Amino acid sequence: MGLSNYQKDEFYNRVWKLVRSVPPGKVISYGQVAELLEPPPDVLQDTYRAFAARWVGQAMRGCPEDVPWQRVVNAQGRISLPGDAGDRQRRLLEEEGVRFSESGRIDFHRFGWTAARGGEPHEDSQPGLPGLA
DNA sequence: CGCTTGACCGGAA
DNA sequence: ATTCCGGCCAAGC
Repeated sequence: MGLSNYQKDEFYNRVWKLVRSVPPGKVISYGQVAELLEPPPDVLQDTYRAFAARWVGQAMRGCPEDVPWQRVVNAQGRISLPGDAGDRQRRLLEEEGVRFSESGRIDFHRFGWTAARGGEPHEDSQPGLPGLA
């Protein structure tokens, strides 16, 4: 079996909560979000490893207004959202100071968000927002 | 119900 | 570098 409806809602809520913690000018990948979350009970490790990133994508598809959805990109630093929506995502990120390479990729070393592990944000010495403030 | 598609990812051609 | 595939999920039709 997959996720019960309850577990699915719970998982989506946690995804949104985590994405809300990503500051402007930073990005995180679907897979990173999945790694930072605890696998729901009743989900096999293998299943989680194989599909959790996709579940994050599902969650983002229907996320509430206050979730900065544009800050979630794929593991290659590219925008996954197709078409006009993808163009919009890139524009929003550029407005936040995120830069794209000539081939349309984001450098995680510069713009990747290293989020909280185990509960609380331990933002070591996060180098602020390069292009802003 | 069954079938198709997908805001994923890592590994294999 | 690029395309293809398995994973056996979730949502939409």
